[in-house]
Amino acid sequence: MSNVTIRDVARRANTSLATVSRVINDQGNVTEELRREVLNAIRDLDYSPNHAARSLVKRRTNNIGIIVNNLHDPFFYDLLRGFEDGAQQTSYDVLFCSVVNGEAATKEKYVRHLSSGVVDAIILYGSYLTDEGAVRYLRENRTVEYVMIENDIPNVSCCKLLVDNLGGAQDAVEYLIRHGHTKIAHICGNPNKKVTMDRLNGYVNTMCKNGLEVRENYIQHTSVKYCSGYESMQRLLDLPQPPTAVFCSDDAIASFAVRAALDRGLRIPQDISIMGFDHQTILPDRYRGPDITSMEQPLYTIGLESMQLLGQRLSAGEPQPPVTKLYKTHVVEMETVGPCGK
Amino acid sequence: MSNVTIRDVARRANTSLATVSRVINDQGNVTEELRREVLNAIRDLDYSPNHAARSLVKRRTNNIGIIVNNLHDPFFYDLLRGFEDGAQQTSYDVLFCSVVNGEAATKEKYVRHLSSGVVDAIILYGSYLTDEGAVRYLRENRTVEYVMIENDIPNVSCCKLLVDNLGGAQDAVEYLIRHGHTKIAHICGNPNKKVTMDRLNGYVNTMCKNGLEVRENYIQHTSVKYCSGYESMQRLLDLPQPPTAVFCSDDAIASFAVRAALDRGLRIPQDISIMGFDHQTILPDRYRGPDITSMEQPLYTIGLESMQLLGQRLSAGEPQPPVTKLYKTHVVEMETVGPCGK
DNA sequence: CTGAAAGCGCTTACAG
DNA sequence: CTGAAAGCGCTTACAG
Repeated sequence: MSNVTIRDVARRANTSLATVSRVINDQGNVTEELRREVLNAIRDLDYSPNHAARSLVKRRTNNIGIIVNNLHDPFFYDLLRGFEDGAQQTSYDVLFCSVVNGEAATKEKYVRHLSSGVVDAIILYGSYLTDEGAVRYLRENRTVEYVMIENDIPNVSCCKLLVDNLGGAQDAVEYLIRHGHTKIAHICGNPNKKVTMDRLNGYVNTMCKNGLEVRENYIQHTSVKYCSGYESMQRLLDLPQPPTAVFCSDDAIASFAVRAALDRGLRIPQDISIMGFDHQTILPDRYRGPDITSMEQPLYTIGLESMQLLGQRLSAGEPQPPVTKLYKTHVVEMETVGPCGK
Repeated sequence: MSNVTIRDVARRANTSLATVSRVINDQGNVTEELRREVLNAIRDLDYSPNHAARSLVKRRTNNIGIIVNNLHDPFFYDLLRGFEDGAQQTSYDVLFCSVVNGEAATKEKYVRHLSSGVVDAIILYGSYLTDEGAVRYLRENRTVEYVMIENDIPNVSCCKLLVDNLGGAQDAVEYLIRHGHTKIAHICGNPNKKVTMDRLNGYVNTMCKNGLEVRENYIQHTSVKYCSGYESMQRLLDLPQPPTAVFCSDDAIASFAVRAALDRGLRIPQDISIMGFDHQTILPDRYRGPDITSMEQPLYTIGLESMQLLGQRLSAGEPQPPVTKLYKTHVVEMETVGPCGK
């Protein structure tokens, strides 16, 4: 931390702490001459106000914290761009925290740490079953402004930006049905994510609504690792009655499903159709297959708007009522879905 | 910020602020009974110490800041994993800051902000010509511990983790020469990066050392955008004597050079060899071409070791002398370099 | 317009 | 082992 304090500046400018503070904070009520004097002293001493002291008394840090699981995951590409562009529109400093593997203890640590005077607001991305500790803290400590993305937790009064995963999954399955498919399977995503449930429900609903059978083993689960989508696909292809189309819970899973199909010598989409979710710009692990037909969710927009929302709320004098927004998804037709062959 | 303070805890536990502070900080000198009393009060009130107040008096924040340009850039995949894994080995909270487009003012803002009591140490990634403001501040304000990655700035006493870009570029060009190429061109990277110069120098040196002519227009420049590598490649292919091999300053550039060649109907590597640098795990913009032969730099290791280094230095009682480390690169043979056809 | 003083929520000698 | 008091570096009424 810096060695030069406001006291040194005051001394050098022949004035009081209060006056220096006033010019630092642009509060006016200082003669132009004195102001210049102080500014010079600040420049000469290369003074920067101590952030901790300032935060302590102002009860404001001017920081916004963003917490995500596995920041390195290329899934975040568009979301990060949204956060970044949004950040530029505010005067806040934005700090990203990565929770490796979504480790529950780490996430709670970050939530508590940031909440206790490190930031003014927190954006929490993602819906994970293991987040309950962090969420409990949130529910009981309304100390900072919160925005939750993708996570609709009941009884927590904070802003929520949600994606219509259920509707999206329904649209995806209906899209496959419109292509003549009836033997449609589903590969679930990370079992720790709530969106995995939503998309699974959307799949099941839509199959039922259309009078299609959800055959045994047509619902395959994966581990938390995307690459387990590969084995899930293999299991589907090994079935006595393999599906003609597979709806995957996300593009990362789908990318591994595609690899599995191609490795079996199948042609996509002639032999099998594969559909993802997210319309993720960058896929994991040097994916080289065909472009994946998918449900796009507006990640860039969500990132951008979460920052804008926070900017407004923080600069509003009084506390604002929490807002909830629901984002729709839509089909992006690419190369992995075709008409049913048989 | 939290409403419950150490004073509330002391009151509830029927003791003094000092005692509460002692148990929070595990300093001993408290009877087991009183300790339990305090712990209960803390639990009952769900108290967390105010970070700002604590930092102010301890002159320590327990945070480490990492500043990079364009956090969303998939270039950072391995580096981030290194940072993340390294962070887990320390007790520090790690905060990532993204400087959009490497904007000089933003970077200086982050450096100053973090330095003035937000973190105990900063990792600054990258070598950019526009960083001088940030670096000047660094040079004049030894307030936090610094680690610079890829940036060998003279007269700044901080830890430096450097990559042998010059040697790596030489090895790359020699690798192409061993494949019989003599008409070797170079596409430069981001003109704002110092590594671009190093790699260019490595190219020129090695051409000269091997008695090869650096023909006019064999050195192509790009803008700060990776995709400009596409036009650079087109210009090379339009030359009356196009090169048989192209060494690109980085894989992202190379990925666009490959696209340009493929779009011309050229076969890689039969018709033209292309070599990159970085051995980047994830390439920009849904790259689907062949795997790029490249010089690998140990980004994961660098990320990991930068955190480990900081962990040691911060926990050491007294200030440590700065260390410098140089990382070597090595050829990773993939699919884009072959023997010279003509 | 200006400054002395109180106070933000902690920790740390210091005295007992 | 325990607590009263000073102080970290700021800002903010308050009085002038």
